[in-house]
Amino acid sequence: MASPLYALVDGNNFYVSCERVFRPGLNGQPVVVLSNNDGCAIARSNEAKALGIAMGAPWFKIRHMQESHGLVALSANFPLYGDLSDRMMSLVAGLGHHQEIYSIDESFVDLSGVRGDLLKRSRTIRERVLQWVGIPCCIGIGPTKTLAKLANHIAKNAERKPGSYPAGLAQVCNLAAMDRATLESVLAATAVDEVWGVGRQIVAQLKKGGIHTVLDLSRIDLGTVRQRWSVVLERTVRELQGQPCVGLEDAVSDKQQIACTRSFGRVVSALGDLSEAVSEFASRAAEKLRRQDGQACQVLTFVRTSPFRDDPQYSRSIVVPLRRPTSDTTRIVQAALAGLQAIYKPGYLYAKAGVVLLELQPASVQQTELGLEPDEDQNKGRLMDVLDGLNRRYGRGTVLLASTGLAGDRRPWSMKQELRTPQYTTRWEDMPVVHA
DNA sequence: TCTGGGGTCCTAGGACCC
DNA sequence: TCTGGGGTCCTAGGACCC
Repeated sequence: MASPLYALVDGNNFYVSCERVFRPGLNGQPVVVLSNNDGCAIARSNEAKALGIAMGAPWFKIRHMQESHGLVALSANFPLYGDLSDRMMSLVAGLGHHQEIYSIDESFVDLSGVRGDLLKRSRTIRERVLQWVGIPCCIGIGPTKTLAKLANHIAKNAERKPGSYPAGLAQVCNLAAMDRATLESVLAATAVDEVWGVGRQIVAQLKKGGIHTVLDLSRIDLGTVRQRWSVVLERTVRELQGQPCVGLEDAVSDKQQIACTRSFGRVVSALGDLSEAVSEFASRAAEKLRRQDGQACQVLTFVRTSPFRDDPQYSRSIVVPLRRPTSDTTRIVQAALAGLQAIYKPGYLYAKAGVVLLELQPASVQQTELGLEPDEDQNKGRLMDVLDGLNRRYGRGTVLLASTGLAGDRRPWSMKQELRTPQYTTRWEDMPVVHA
């Protein structure tokens, strides 16, 4: 059997690159894409990164750079990004046998047993994505997914920050094809922060223990890792050593949880306002649930104040079990509101709330296994189908169920992402011209 | 004034039982 | 008037990811 080999293909600064496909004038400029409420930066161009703008930087702290540095900020347009993602993914799939779409801009591809010059093959795919979709991407290759991720990081940085790595590793980097000495020098040149699965907390602990580079981490004693940290970090270390612990998941699995949560544009205090928000979040979550043909057994509701304010803090969640599994909006909203009533405390300034559906199962389970009588739920089911159809066709919020509905501008939360008309509609004719 | 949203997995600790 | 020990289940919360 061929030894395992993985590629990770990742669009560079993905949301910014998507915007640039339709506005080439943004090339070379510092650009950020902002989150839902235009609250913070969720994507940055290389030029914006060079200005020192961090991931998640609050907009009110960086907006002054519009004047001083020509920073361009755009509201996120997720339908556009999803569309370009689909196109990119279908081209990238041609790299190997199986593909796992890991996020909107990243996919793993199984390269085990793929013959020929992998570097050349990867460069061809990369060029194709750039020419046909307009998105620049980088490709990392390694014997485990963790090493492929790391290779991708190296490919990106070798391109973006010349001198950080040998120039030959830019855009496409294959760690599996390196001799031992070169591999070790590259791992020694990479901070442990860059490893997939190693976040801020663990980095701080590792550094205290004298572990600074990826090479250090790859040489740490496995028993110690398990004892001082966890099986999760142990798995990561093994993967760094070249021992695959995480396989490719090619089937798209159903979600185990479905959430709808929002930060409010302004703080709210009244139970009525929170009830409005929670009702809408619950409806949205129920819609998503029906889209995957699922039913929930539990509904979690949470509210919290803003950790960034000096006010008294309050944060609580509650899980309300449903009498039986359902995807019915009415029942789910009722449960969410019951939860809210139980955890609501007057006198706090709430900044965020959300609804999460838990213990999901396929809708088919209930009918077949529990042998329930056909009842009101089945008629409700048809009503829900009609509701979803209308909202899909005429826009979200066209029909709300038993909602008293605040006027749009009175809402403390923003559903802008769903409500707005897309700025662009993408068609193949709009795509950049392919030069043969 | 203004700090995202949607996920996964793991662990610690409490309740309960024998 | 003593305060065991192990298993299991559940929940809250931590840590991580993009």
